[in-house]
Amino acid sequence: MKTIEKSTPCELCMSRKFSLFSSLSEPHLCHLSDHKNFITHKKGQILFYEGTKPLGVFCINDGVVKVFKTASNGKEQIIRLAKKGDFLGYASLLGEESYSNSATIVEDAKICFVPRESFLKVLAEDTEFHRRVTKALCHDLGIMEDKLTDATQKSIRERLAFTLLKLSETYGIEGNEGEKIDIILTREEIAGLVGTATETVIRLLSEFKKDELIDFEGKKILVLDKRGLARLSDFYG
Amino acid sequence: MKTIEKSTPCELCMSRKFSLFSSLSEPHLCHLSDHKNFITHKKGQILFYEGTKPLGVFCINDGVVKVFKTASNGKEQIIRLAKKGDFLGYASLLGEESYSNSATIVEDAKICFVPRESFLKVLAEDTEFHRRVTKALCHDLGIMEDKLTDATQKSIRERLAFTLLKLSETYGIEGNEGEKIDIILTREEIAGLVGTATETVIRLLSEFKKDELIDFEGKKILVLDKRGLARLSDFYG
DNA sequence: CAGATTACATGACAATAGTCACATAAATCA
DNA sequence: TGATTTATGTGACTATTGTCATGTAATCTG
Repeated sequence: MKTIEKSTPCELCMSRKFSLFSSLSEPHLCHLSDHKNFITHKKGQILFYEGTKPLGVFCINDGVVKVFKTASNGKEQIIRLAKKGDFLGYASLLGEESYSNSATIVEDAKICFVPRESFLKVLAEDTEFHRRVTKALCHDLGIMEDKLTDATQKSIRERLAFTLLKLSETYGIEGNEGEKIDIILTREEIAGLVGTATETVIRLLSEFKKDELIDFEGKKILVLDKRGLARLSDFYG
Repeated sequence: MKTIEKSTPCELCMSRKFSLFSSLSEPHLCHLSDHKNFITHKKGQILFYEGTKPLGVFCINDGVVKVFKTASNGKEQIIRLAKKGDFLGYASLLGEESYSNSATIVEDAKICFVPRESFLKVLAEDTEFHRRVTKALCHDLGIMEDKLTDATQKSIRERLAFTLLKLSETYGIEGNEGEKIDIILTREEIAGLVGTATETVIRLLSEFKKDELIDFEGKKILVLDKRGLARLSDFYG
């Protein structure tokens, strides 16, 4: 199923512009280019499993990947959705631990795999790059603190409204009737993102639609009233 | 209220043995020692506020500090309890962001403050140290993923049982009738740790006591039945 | 294309957990 | 020490949310 094609060299990769690799020196870029693997993945495929050892880092050229943990009740808690330009698996690699989560493809993806040695070599030789990686980790940590606080202190309705706003921020494309969240997620996946039961998501989405906050276009969601969702998503506004 | 005393030099600090500073070179240690501030803090004092700029990192020589976020409903979500040998504030410093959380003293503490410049200097000059800091950040990230998953997928009863086990792991001292959690937390703080309402914690602790899983000794909690708590804390065991 | 599987939807119900109100105990402080 | 504040505890009630059962629609697959 996985396809190896000829890949764009990192030097010419457009996705790189917005990634941690954006300011690497020419030689380091070439080194990565020479050692990376470019693989096309189809929806549903697995990138890595929680508990296995990271052998390198993944760099998303295109597509969407969900990073999730499987809870003891069998449900998936989605930690984040990774898109073009995002890196995957570097936290486990640098933490020298097994993967703390699993990753599967949500939208067909083109992904480069940079082997451990190459990544670590560049990290060791390029202090500025190491600094940027550290900075990214710190930022992620802050995001996780926010998520944890929201998870314990906000209602599901608030969290779902907030999730929809975030999704429209990241995947939204402006249309004539509201902003379309241009990514197909099942209700179960939205539930995993919010941290709730699938049925609850279905019910709340219907409610949001009835209240004309959102609408559906095929499998995609249209955000009609951002202000309304924002009001719902927080105690303030 | 804050007291500046003569401090132990880092070279001789016992808490350092278990900290990120454990493997620093002599010159770097001396540099830190020369530039740090040693301050004694009383219970209830504030180390830093969410939203302010970090001017350095804190290194706990002794005592306990709670790191928390204030949710929009006014409740505190405790992110972690930091103890002897732990560092505070480095994620915000290295993330080049304002503090993402606040920190206050839970048990009287002796804390060294290492100014930004000194910390960054050592970080830049000692690659191995940088590597260790990165590793710690990655580890923390994994812990936050676990916490998020627990928060969304487990019941309060499970989370409280788990929290008690974790506390006894970290602060437990063996006694003749079970392990004593040797730290005084109010019910409100336990609620902040678990992410629930104070009343719920009070009720569940009474229940746990009735079921002879725990007992109270003054303001402290005795863990009588770890196995029982472990059974309660997870769907498996 | 038919059968199977997966996704979506809805109702009924139960249970968990939050809120509010109030009482008592403990700690702090003037 | 007495007064005030803070912490703990309990009851009553409600709202939210999860679970289970069931049905339909959509999608996949041989």
